Amino acid sequence: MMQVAEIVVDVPTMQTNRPWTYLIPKSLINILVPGMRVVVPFGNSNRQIQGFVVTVHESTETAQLKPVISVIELNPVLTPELIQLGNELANRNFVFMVSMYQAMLPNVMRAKYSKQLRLNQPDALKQPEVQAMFADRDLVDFNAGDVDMALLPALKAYQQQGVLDVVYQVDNRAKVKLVRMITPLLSTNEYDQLRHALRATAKKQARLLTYLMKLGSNPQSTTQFEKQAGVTANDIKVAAQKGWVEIEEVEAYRIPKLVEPIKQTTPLTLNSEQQDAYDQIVAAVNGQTNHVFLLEGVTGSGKTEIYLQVIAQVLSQNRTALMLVPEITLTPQMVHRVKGRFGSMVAVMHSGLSDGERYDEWRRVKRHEAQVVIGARSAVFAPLDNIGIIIVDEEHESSYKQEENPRYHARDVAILRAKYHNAVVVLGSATPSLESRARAQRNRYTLLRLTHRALANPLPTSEVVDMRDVIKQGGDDIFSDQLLKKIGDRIDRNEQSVLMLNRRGYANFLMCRQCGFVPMCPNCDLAMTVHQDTKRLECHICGANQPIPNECPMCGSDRIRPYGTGTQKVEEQLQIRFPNARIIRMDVDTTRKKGATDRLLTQFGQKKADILVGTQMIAKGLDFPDVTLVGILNADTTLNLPDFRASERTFQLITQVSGRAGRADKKGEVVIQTYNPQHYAIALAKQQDYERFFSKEMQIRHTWRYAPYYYSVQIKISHQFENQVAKAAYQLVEWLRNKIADDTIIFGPAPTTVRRMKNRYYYQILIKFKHDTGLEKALTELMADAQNLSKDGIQLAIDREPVSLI
DNA sequence: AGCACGCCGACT
DNA sequence: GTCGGCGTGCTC
Repeated sequence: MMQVAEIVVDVPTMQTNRPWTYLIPKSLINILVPGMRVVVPFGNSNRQIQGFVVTVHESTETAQLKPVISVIELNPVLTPELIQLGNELANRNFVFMVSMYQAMLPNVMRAKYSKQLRLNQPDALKQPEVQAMFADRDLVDFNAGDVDMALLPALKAYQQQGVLDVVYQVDNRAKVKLVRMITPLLSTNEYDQLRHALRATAKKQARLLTYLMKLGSNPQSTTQFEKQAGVTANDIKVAAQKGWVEIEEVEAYRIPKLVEPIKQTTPLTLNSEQQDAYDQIVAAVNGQTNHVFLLEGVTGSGKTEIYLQVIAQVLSQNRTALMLVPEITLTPQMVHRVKGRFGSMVAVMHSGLSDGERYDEWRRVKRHEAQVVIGARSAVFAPLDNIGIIIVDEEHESSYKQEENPRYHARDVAILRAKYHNAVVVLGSATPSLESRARAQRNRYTLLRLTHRALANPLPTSEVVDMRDVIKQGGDDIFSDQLLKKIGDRIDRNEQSVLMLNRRGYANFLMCRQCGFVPMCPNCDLAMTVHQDTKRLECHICGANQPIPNECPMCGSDRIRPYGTGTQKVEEQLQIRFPNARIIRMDVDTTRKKGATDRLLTQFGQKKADILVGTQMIAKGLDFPDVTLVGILNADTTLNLPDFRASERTFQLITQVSGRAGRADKKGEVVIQTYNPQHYAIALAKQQDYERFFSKEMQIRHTWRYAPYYYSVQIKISHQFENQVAKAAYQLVEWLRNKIADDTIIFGPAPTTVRRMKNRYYYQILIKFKHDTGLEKALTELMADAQNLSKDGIQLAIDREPVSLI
């Protein structure tokens, strides 16, 4: 009998996507436990790679097992829960286990590998070129790039003779920050005596002793000590040598800085609707019953306050809380709100943190020093134990789905984790996803509705302006008279306006007015987008860019200029009409720099501007009391996208932006400009009637057999040549047809909306199904085949429940 | 992925 | 005859 470990190795391929059995050497018995990162030999050259221990057990296996080389850290990084969750998600989403584990951990835990050549017998080295390589050292980094390929045979021969060794290295980038702390060892009296005994010339030592007397027995970091005592590192070293103080290295956290200090907040009184929702959630929390609530509440109905009070309740039971918000709403204001209630119990996890900060926040959670985690998508994997509540705010947001491998949906993961912990999930939204709302309809989730705003101020009144009439009457295609008049009123009354330009699927491109030429990306079938800040044309798919030409490359005319409406143009036109208005523009160009978004919003909040013009990014989370007008300049560009969720997205967007108007005692107004005023998504968004939108949209989904009535899987397939993809895609569909259930529907293959991206042609296949084990099996098989296909240059991606079909 | 093995074409 | 090109297959 011997101790063995099942280990998932860091080789993301289908053939290696399973645990491998390793021998646990004597020295690691009782040390090695599941969830640990280890270094193991792998392959016939025994290169060293990172692995994750998934189980430890006894075995009588006679096969020759290789031993684990070492453990990377003494504490496991994955809990049994996360190991199991990783496997489940890997299976479900057609990704590799190891990719899933890595996605659960801070970036720094992704191993970096290096390879070196070690010289054992310098005397045996005869070839001059190889001698030169080793010149005066016996360890050389071996990167294919900087070692002369011609030397390869010689190096190999030396290796076989034992003159050289190939050394593989797994670099652990998870580094703990250390701070040198200085601890006084003597009493104030003793320091005083020492100081009197000093020679008159020992000025620095005297200063050091005086400061030590002041410090008492408190330890202090050496950097702070040096600064405050006015001494150097060497003075401290001398003091330590004399036994006056002790210096030791202590772990420190890199804590993300906040711009403003946290103000402590206290719970607000809940209104009866809030109280009712709170009571139901807390009853489930107290009963430790795994249950999902859908909290449907209009903007301003006080969902966040309910979240905070439920979290407080969970914490009082010594359990922990996880709160997910979309990256875009994870603003300093939001962090302040949560930290203001729970202080240092909170860990924040979002993309703005440095690798070191993120690692440290992760460790604080892991060590139970933080009991509340607030974060964006990937925070759903926070290493919390004993979770009592998981909140998914703005649950309809598509950014909860990770659209690259490893694909996962944070909302689904939240529900899985809650099941494990017997915890409660609260999905919150003013405009729930059809999927979630439908589950509430069938009582899988409990629907909780908040129909009033918490501060009893009325919802804004909305007006839909038919832009077709405006154009017919010779009006402007950006601003209707109705909107302009209302903006003017606001300026007169010293109130603020927010104008949103819906730019999704609608970019600003260049067109020659003479010949109609539009500059296209050389690598993608897509018009290039104009960026005025950099004065360049840029492709939004591959990033290719070039200067804006002064004349048309086709016909030489100088009448080549931007087409369509950009935020810049809106700003210009607005300034012409209201010369004295102060305007802030927020779009990708003005918010590119780090912190720019916060700065602009703060300015607007301090009423340093009358009008805020922006794209989708202004739709969420803004809360300014003096905004009494919201204008949506082109409500319907999202409506025309070839995606079954186009109506849902449009409805959500309009509803959200409308919610920005009139939050305090002032009543708000919303102007929705559109070419489709009769469209139900627009008409119902005007009325803020989510429930009617839901039933109407459900009928349409039913008719067309889309989610939530059907599950879906999208297969995207690409190749450098169009005829090759097409052929492979048709073959794939033929192959699939024999394996699927009768009521499963295959759409396509069809070229994607943008046929060519990054010089590759794309086809997509959409599969709609109810319940189909044959399909599931076929897709897993397909994942294995993908590797063979890639030899022919074909790339393939399987996406369960795609959030975008474009 | 990354490495070794092995089977064919261009050379001393 | 051999060297080395890359296709094929395996990794506890």
